[in-house]
Formats: sequence, C-alpha cells, structure tokens
Amino acid sequence: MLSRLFSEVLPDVQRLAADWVEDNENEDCKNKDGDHENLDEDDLDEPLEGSSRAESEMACDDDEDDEAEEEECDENSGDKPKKRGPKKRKMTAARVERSKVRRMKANARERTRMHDLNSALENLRKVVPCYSKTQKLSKIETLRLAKNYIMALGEILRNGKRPDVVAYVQMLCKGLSQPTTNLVAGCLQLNTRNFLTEPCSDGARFHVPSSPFSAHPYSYRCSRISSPHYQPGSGALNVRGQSYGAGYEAAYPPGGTSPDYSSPDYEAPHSPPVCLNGAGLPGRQQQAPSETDRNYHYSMHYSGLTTSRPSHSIPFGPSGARSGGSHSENIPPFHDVHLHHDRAAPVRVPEDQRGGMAAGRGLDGGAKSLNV
DNA sequence: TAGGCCATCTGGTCCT
DNA sequence: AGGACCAGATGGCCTA
Repeated sequence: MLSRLFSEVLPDVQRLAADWVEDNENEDCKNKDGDHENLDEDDLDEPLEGSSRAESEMACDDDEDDEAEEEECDENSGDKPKKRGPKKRKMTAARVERSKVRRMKANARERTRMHDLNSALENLRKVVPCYSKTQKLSKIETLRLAKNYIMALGEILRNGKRPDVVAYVQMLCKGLSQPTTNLVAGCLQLNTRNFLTEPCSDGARFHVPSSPFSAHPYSYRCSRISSPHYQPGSGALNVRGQSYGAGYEAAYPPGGTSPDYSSPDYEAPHSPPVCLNGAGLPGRQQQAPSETDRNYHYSMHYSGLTTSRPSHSIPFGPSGARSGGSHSENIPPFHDVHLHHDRAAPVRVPEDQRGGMAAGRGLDGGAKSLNV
C-alpha cells in the first residue's frame, strides 16, 4: 500500500518540485532585475550615511593626487619599528573616490542579495502552514515552522498512516513562539471544522485525506480576528482533551450557505487562542463562531495523485461545498496542500476582546495561553 | 518606554 | 580587484 503510494506520488512530487525550482529561479531573476533598476537610479545616488565614516577611517589623505608618492602614512613618523606586511597606501582623493564608488556598489549588491533572500523567504512562507500576505510570520518563525513542517511530513511518510492530530500540531509548533503557535494551531483548528463536517466514507467523524500529497494531512488556513465581534475563546481547540471545535456542526450545517469569498473586501479573522496542553484554556465557555468568524475563505487545492498541475486544483468551500475561482498567485507546486487567503491590514480589536491573539504586524504580542 | 523585527550600511574573510 | 557571504552596528517602525 505504502510502496504503491510512493510509486504513484513520487514522480508527481519530483516533477512538481522541479517546476517549483524553475519558477523560483525565474522569479528571483525578475526580482533581481527589478532591484537593479531601482538601484541604478535611486540607491546609488542616495547619500550614504556610512560613507563619511569610511572616509574618515581612510584618513591619511593630505590632498596629494599623485599616486607615485603613495607611501605609508605613518612610516618612519617616529621611533616605532617598521610594520610588516603590505604597505598601507596613502589615500589620495582619487583613491577615496574609487573606494566610495566601490563601497556604494557593494552596498547595492548587499541590498539586492538581501532582497533575494527575502523573496526566497517569502516563497518559503507560501509553502508552510499559515501563509498570509498581510500578516507574515517573522523570518525566524518561518524557518522554524518550515523545519517542523518538513519533519512532520517526513514522519507521515515514514509511518505511512494517518497522523494523530495532537502529535501533528505539537510537531508543527515545536519551538515556535507562543503567538505563532496559536496562529498555527488556530489554522488547524479551523480546518478541523472541515473534517468535522465533511462526510467520511468510513463513517468516522474525523476525516484525514489518505495522502499528504493529495491534500494537507490536516488542512489549515490562517485566521485572525478582524472583527470586534470576535469572542476570544470561541471554538478553542483543546487538543489534549480531544475536543475539536465543539459546536461547529451546529454552527455549520452541511449544505449551509457559503459566504462571498471572492469579495475583495474579505477579511479573515484572527486565530483564536488555542490550548494544546489543557492548561491555560481560555476562561470563557466555547461559543459558536460569530458571523464574521464564519466568513472564511476556504479554498483547498487538491492536486490529487494523478493531477499533474496545481492549476487543476479543485477549490472547496466550507462543508465540502465547491466555491468557484482559483488563486492567481504564483503558487509553487506544494501549494496544492495549502489553503490560502489574503488577510487585510491589522484591525484594532478592543483590549477586552483580544484574548491572546497575535495582533498587529508582529506575532510577538498576544496570548500566553498555549504551550506545546 | 522597552522589546521585537526589519532594512541597511559596513568591514572582514574567502574565493575566483 | 572584485564579488559573495557573513556578522555586527544602527536606526526606524510597531506594539504592548
């Protein structure tokens, strides 16, 4: 069974990975070109604060332009023994100028390099759980989550069976900061709702796709509070207690109406605080998600074992209902296991309603209720 | 105001 | 000599 799975999946995965690498290379080239355009016209002309420091350090210039006279600045200036090694050349105005130009070029290259690095990091953000354009994971959290994600997928492949949701969440959140842990767990929680409401052929309440490559083993999406109506603690996921979103089925009857996910004004809600260890559960009783909380953009990209391109993905709405449209982002192949949405700019939530969410740009604020 | 995150500058090191 | 890479320093922005 497992070997069959591998033989069917691996060729697809390898091809998708190759495509992804190719896409990223193209994208990086584009970025690089763009940066260079900007740099040539803007960055190189802008005054450099640090250049004055560099100049002052090269200080033994006495306005002599004749390079033939270049000598050590302080040579034989006193009784000090001669220094070994290459002679320090006197910094003429011409050399200072050349040095400045070199430094500016180096700065531009460094900027470009960092931009490339950031764009690669952005690509990485897109393939780890909880991707969001507007509320990005920090660099370090992205790397940690990516590492955990790889470990988790590897574990799934090794075991060849459905992973336990608790173990999966714990593995994903290992070493992550509290707010990021909440965010990731919140993403998983919301999709747990999907599993709860999706009919399973075997009659089980909790449905996990049979292959980690056909869909995310525990599909996720980002969520965050965007509405003051948000009630912290609502629908909290208590992994230890195996209580996955109580009341969701009541709140989301199969066949319920789907919100307008295609609206450009769509805002996904924040991740509610989640407790994975049973301790520090939000004090309030679990409630059905608010109206705003229901306005999630569900679209799961299924590539399927035989689907060759992610563009053939089938978006699913809540309760398994289809919702039209596909993402136009430049999504790498592994996005077929991701849920995407755009989150709008941070929205201020009244202090008494925040309840431990990751707010604002950074994820460093917020709840301390989740320990994995 | 402190702390986290980030972009940028800079000098050092290694390699071609 | 010049480019790539790295790490430290610095300052800005944002949030609690």
